[in-house]
Amino acid sequence: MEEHRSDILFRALRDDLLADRWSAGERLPSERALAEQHGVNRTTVRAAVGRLAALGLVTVRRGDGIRASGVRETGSLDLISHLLEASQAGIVPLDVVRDLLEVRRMGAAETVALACQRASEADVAELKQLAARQAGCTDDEEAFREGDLAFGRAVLRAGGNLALELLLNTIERFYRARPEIGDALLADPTTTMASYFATIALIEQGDPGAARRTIREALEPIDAAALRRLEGDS
Amino acid sequence: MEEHRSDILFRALRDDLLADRWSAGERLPSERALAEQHGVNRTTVRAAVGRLAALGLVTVRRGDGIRASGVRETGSLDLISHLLEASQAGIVPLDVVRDLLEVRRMGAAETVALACQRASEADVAELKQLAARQAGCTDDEEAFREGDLAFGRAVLRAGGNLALELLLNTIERFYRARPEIGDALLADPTTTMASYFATIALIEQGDPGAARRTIREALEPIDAAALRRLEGDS
DNA sequence: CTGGATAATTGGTCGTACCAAAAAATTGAC
DNA sequence: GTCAATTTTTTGGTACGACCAATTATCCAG
Repeated sequence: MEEHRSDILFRALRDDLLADRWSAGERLPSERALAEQHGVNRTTVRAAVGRLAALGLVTVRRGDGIRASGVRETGSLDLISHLLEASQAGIVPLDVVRDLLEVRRMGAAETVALACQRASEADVAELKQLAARQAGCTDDEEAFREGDLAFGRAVLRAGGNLALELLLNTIERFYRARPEIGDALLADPTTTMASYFATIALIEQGDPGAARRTIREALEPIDAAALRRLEGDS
Repeated sequence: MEEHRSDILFRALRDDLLADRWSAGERLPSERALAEQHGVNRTTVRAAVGRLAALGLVTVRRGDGIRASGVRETGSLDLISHLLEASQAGIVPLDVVRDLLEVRRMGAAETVALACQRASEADVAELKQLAARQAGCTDDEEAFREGDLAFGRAVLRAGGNLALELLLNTIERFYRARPEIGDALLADPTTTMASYFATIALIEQGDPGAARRTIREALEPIDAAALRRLEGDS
C-alpha cells in the first residue's frame, strides 16, 4: 500500500484537480501554504506537486506559482489510471473504462495491421512458438496469463512501432491498477488460443485493412460483454 | 530554456537510460552517490529521479534503490517527446516520427469514427461554425493554426472519448517540442478547409467504418510527404 | 495616468539530520 | 557445513532552516 505522506497529498490534490476545484489557469496555494495546510514539510509538497506536473495537471513556474491546467487540454494519457481512483471526480468510472477499451481496440487493430506490413518470417515463427507454448499450459492460470501478455508484446514488436508499444504500456498499467477490469476481459483458454491462430493467420495474409476490420469486429463483442459484466458488479 | 540544475540532471540520466547504460532491473547509483557525482544536492537528484519515475524509466523503492526498468515494457507514451531529444539514444529519430504519425492517423481515424456514432446535432453545428470561422482567416497564419487546433478538439469532443483526447494531448506536446514536425504536416489553407468539410460530411453520414477508411487514406499520403520532407532536411 | 524602480511572493537549491524499509552481513543453533 | 534468525548497513522518505532567482505586485516620481 502506498502510504508515503507525499502519496497521500498527491492523491488529495489530484482528486481536487480532477473535481475542478481550481479552474484552468487558476493558482493553487503556494508550496509553503500547502505544506502548512496539510501539516507536512515543503519537501513533501514538492514531491507531490512534481507528480501532478508530470501528469499535466498543473504547471509550475518559479516566481509565479502552481497553476491548474485544463485536464482535457493538457492531461497525459497516464491520467487514465487515476480517473477511476479519484473518488470525488465528476466523471463516471464506467465511461472511463469504455473509453479505454475503445482505445485498446484501436491499438490492437493497428498493431496487427502493422504486423501485416512489417512482420518478418522470424517474427511469425516466434509467434507460432509462443502460441504453441501457451497451448501447453492452459491449466496453469497464472502462467497462461503471463504467456498471453508475452504473445501480445510479440505482436507489438512485430509491428515495429515503439509509440504503439508505449501506448499499450499505459493501458496495461491501467489493468494493473484495477485487476477486476483485466479479469472481466479474460476469455477461456480455448477461445484465447483460437484468437492467437487467427491473429497469426491475419499477419501471414498480409492485408492491413482486413486485419483492422477483423480484429475490431472480434474485440467489440468481447469488450461489450466485459463492460456489461462490470456494470453488473457495481 | 530549461536550465534548472534538476532539468540538466534529468536529461543526463534520461539519455543514459535511453542509451541502455543500465539494463532492465539494474540499480543506478544511490541518490547520495548521484548527488556527489554530479556536484549537486540530493534534493535536486530527487527531483530529477522523480521525473524519470513518472515516465516509467525507473522504479524507486526505499531501502532498495533506483532500478532501471525496460523502456519498451514500462515506458509511458509521454516518453515519445523525449526520444528525439536524447542525443545518445540508439534510436533513429525519423523512425520515432514515423511511429508517432502512425499513431496519429490511428487516433484521427478513430476520433472521426466515434464522432460518427455519437456526435449530436449541436456538435455538428459547432463544427460547421468553426469551419466557417476558419474560412474567414485563411490569410492570418497564426489565427488559422489556432483555429485548426480548435476544430480538431471539437471533433474529439464530439467523439466523447476522454482517453482519446488525452492521447492526442501527448501527441500535441510532441509537436510543440519539435515545431519543424508540426510545420511539415501543414497543408495550405484551401486544402485544409476542404478536409474540414469532408470530415463534417463523414460525421453526418454516420458510418464509422467508412470514416476510418476515408480518414486513413486521406492522411497516409500527407504523412508520407511530411516524412520525406523531414528526411530531406536532415 | 504612466513607467520604472522597489518590495514582496513564490518556486529552486542547498545542507544537515533523522526515520523507515530493504538488503547485506553476521551470528548462532543444529 | 547449512540454514535460519538477528544485527548491521545501505538506501530512499521526510523534516527544518536558510538562501538564491524569477515573477509579480506595489509604490512613487514624473
